[in-house]
Amino acid sequence: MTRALTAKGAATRQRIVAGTADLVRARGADQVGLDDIRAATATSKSQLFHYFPDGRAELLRAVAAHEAGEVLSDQQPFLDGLGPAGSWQAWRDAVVAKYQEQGVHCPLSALTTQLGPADPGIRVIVADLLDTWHTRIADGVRRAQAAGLADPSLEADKVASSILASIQGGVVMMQATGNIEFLKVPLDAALAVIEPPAGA
Amino acid sequence: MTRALTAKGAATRQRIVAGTADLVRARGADQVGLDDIRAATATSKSQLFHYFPDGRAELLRAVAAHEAGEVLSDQQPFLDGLGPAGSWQAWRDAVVAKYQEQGVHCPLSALTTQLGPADPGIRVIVADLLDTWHTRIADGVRRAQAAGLADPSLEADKVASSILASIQGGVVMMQATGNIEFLKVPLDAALAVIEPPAGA
DNA sequence: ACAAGGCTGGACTCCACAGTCCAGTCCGAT
DNA sequence: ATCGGACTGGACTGTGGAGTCCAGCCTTGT
Repeated sequence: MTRALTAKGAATRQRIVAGTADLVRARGADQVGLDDIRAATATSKSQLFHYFPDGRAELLRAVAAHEAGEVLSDQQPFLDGLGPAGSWQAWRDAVVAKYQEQGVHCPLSALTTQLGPADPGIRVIVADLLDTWHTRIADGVRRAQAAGLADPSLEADKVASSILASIQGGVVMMQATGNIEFLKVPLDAALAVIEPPAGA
Repeated sequence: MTRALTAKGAATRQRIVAGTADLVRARGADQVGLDDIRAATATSKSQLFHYFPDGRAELLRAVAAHEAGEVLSDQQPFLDGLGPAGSWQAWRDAVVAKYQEQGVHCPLSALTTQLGPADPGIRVIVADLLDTWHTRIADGVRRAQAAGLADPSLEADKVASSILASIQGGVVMMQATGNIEFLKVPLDAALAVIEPPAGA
């Protein structure tokens, strides 16, 4: 399936994907046409179809995969460090700061809400992302338990689901209302199970 | 702004909104064209524009308002009864059953993910819905506290945010993965704060 | 009964936008 | 140096779908 790609070609392809991702994040997938992409990435129609023979749909799948990677790599350092005292709070702060800064331009919601429903290929990407993310969090919970910092009777997978859902839900509510408290409060509540807030 | 509407006209308008809502739920907003709506509601283009002079956008706003009403009225009996022992579990079961049955055809996600982002007018509707829903839950928490069934030191508003986010996030994750556990588990965890599971 | 005006049908216009095509240019291997 | 194939530009086509128009029907009030 992979065709011969020179370094130059790979760079162009990458530029298209990244540029399209920016547009999708900013406006939503259905507000982004091939002409917008052309303009934003300094390319021509023929280039778009050269790199993505199946057209717009294939390009959007590539964008989805790209964004899914971004979501994870953004948090990679925090996720790997999850476990020790304070690590959960640090991650929480990073997540909140990230969403506070991006506001409505969120790769995650672009994936789940704009791209996902339409294309089954993209749903798979989203499902994989959630699964990986979930696994990383659950691993962190187990590390905390092994270190004696968290109640060993907790079921790590369930705790991870709960934390992850609080993020997803918090983001949805934040997007709709513009109030970041709807992210902070549920996330804090979900995390309290494993690492009670410092002030308690 | 309201024009004269005879009983017949009101019925037609209502038929259009309800029929469009069905289509949007089934396929997603961007997969529903005016011709689909015509076919599904046995109407003509001119009727569509007669009742919704601003066209598709205005119709979709009406659909959003309609669906928001449905979400609340579906749960009305449970929300009003929130407080007493067992009432939370009953509500939880109803919510889970509802989503299990609808699967991916969910008015709520249609609102938040399909319609919401594009149109600011719809975002307001969604924000109102979330706000009302949040208030109802918080009231239930306070009733439980007043009855001595829940820890009086809990902040009702925060607990309500946490519960609501677990539903939103659970639904998002369920949609993406097809696994309803991602709704059940976080919702149970959020509710455990106020009414510990029967088996505990 | 007979206006007045809400209600309905459906053909028509208009355009945004995905996708095609071909004539070129650049690069890398022999 | 030259040949093949990757790469690029941009004009062109075709179509789906939103919105327009107007002629005719039905209801309601007087």
